Amino acid sequence: MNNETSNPASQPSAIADTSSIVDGLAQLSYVIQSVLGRSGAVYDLSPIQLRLLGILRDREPSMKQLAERLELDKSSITGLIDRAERRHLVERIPSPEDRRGFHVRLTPDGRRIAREIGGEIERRIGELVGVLTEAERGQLALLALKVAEVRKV
Amino acid sequence: MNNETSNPASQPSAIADTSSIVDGLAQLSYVIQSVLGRSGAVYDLSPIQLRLLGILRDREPSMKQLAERLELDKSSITGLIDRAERRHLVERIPSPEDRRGFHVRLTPDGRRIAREIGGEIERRIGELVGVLTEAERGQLALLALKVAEVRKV
DNA sequence: ACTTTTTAGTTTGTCTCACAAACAATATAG
DNA sequence: CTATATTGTTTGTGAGACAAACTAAAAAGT
Repeated sequence: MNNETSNPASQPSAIADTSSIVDGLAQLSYVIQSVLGRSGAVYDLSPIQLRLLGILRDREPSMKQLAERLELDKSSITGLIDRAERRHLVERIPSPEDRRGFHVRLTPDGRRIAREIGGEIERRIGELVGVLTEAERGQLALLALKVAEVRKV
Repeated sequence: MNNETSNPASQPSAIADTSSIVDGLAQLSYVIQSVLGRSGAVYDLSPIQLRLLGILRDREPSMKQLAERLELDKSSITGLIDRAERRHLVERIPSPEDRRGFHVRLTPDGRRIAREIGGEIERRIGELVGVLTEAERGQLALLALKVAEVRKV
């Protein structure tokens, strides 16, 4: 959620005040998404297209694997890849071990754009975390990855 | 972006390795958005509708102010509020000081749902940050808010 | 006062994105 | 070798976003 008063009774909860971290993380995620969105917009990429490129940088997943990773319906992946393919960002590769399936791969164009956007994002995020000290940045990176890793299990 | 190799030249950059924090924050933000998304889905709310409710918890902004805060075109706000109003989550209040304008307010229904979802989110985020120690959670909350605050200036 | 210009919001038209259900083709189990 | 499951597409529907044209009201100029 978005504000301070998430704890209705506002009793200083015995264990810990969870509402503070909830707000902090929610706010932070909106800010990050906004930065990513603006970075993608420079190359006329929607948030989901941007995320797709990010995933494909070091993988050639099947349509199904993409659906799982993106938590989207398989039919949504069809459309997503159709549009990306139309823009020559990715291509479908017939799967050698399953004649029903495809793997999705960045085209050279897609890889170039992914690299360029990567730089764009790095600059903008760098600017954003400029308010932190070097030590704080390290800490934040560590904690962020630690939390994000949970999902991968 | 999404992986390790964001620094093209990969020289151990003199100042600091920004790619680690970029990846960490990006990954974290996707995870948080996913949690928020699933929480909203319980009440059949899209991410943007959820965010709208969060904002309206302690504000009654004009359409224009909503557009600014959500970084959306004003015409997008018209549709967003139309749909939310159709579901009796919010209502348009004629602005007393400007006969062209409206303020947007949660209905009692909307407020109740916002409260319930708040609890839902709190549980899920709590679960997510369960991997951290109490001290780490405090630190993360602090750093997250510190970074998020930048945008408000 | 009364035009001109801005501003707040809506309408219309067009795309992207997401889902669900029905389908085709292939793979796997019985 | 038939029955069932899986991979991906198609079709149809709705939310969500934008841009351009529009309406009504407010603010600025003169």
